Amino acid sequence: MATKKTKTRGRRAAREPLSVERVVAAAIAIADAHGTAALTMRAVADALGVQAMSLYNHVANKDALLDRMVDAVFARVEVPLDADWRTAMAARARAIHAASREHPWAVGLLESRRSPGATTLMHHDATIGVLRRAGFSAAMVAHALAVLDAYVYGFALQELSLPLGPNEDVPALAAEILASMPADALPHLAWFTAEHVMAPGYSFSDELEYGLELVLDGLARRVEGERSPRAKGARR
Amino acid sequence: MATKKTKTRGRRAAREPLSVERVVAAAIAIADAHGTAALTMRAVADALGVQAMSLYNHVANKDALLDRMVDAVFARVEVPLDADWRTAMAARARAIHAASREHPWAVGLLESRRSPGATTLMHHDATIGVLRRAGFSAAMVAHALAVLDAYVYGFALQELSLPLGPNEDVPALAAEILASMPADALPHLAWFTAEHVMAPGYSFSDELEYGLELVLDGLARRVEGERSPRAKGARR
DNA sequence: ACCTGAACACCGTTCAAGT
DNA sequence: ACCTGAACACCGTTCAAGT
Repeated sequence: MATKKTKTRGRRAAREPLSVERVVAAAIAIADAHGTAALTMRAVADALGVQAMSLYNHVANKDALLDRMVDAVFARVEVPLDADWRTAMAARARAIHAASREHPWAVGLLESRRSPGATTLMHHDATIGVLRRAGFSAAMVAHALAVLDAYVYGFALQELSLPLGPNEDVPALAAEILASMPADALPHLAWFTAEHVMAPGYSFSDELEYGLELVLDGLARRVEGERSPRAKGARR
Repeated sequence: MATKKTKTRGRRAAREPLSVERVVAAAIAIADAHGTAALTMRAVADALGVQAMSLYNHVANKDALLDRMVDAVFARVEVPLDADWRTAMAARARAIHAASREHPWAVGLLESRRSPGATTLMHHDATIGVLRRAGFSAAMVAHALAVLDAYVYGFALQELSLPLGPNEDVPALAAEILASMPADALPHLAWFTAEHVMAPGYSFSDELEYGLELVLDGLARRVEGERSPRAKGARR
């Protein structure tokens, strides 16, 4: 298989001067459209109508560019400041989920990014603020953030590794996989696929809400327990 | 900075013939020791005392090699078959967590792997079997797997993006970050860092158990609810 | 059947040179 | 101050040739 690529110079908007923002935006657009494998410095430069080396006047290197891309995506995740903690955390989780669907490469990139940007820090500050104002102790904030973020990022990660795009024909695909499976070697998987995955209306994304409510319920229960330590019906 | 690399030929065990297993094992060893960035076909070949092109007699390409590496790691995650569902799922979660600490690259790789290997399928079959025997409906199995796996993989992902290795001096690092932060711009983050992260005995990994119990509690509650749908004290 | 040398079409990045 | 041509040291992979 030849990997021939027609070199159509992007050359869109060769007028306005380069800037970090323009470089990051172009990189995000490429990653969204063609995946991280297609995200090369040369491709980004091409989209900006410029030579690859020009990018180095605005970002230190490709790694720094990846950092900024992740930061830019999660900067758009807002935390409602006027709602109770549970509503705010649910909205935040849904926003992170939505961002990950829009920019599927972002979650995978999280693994290697170790230096959070300024906007990411501000986001965390706001999140902690919501919980703190709701009376969470520092330890409880740690619990809540860990379990909520683990859940939401993990959910996004699972979604990515599903062998299908956003709206493909799941039942058909499942049937195909099922047929290729030695049914007696994997009886439970066969049962689950037939019973659940192939059932009408199945959508993995719908699972987000179930787990989100489960996690928020658990946290609410524990915050309450922390407030009234011997809550054996002893209200106040 | 020159990126000079002394070409010390690995040449360990140039005797026994190549095989998929040996190629995969060598690749895992390299990824464990030096990260995925260092995982090149040439490096794998070198470690096996062979030319890069020889690898293609045993794996289709690098992508197939990555698939097999992930499969090999998660093949070692065992599911206890003789325990109750809650004990089994807790053990499984801890085993996945341990595997991800041993092979930090594996979780990040999950994102791009869309074709589960045979051992991965068998693992899922066993897991579903445990829940099914415990009386879980197919829908409840879907809920349980989604929330448990999301939590555990997400937790591993968060651990990876922490700016530190397994056992570094967290308080010192936190103090440094805190000092570099404009404290009045990020008041809640500063509070949280001082109050919790810098507290003696802090370890993010310890959080795994807290969230795991929270999730398992929530599942247990919901399984019970499913069994006795109108459980307003009306026990059977 | 398995291994290899040479080559191809790419990468990220540096450097000296242009304006 | 910003952009570029040419070059360097890499990549994954193909192919024809060796044994």
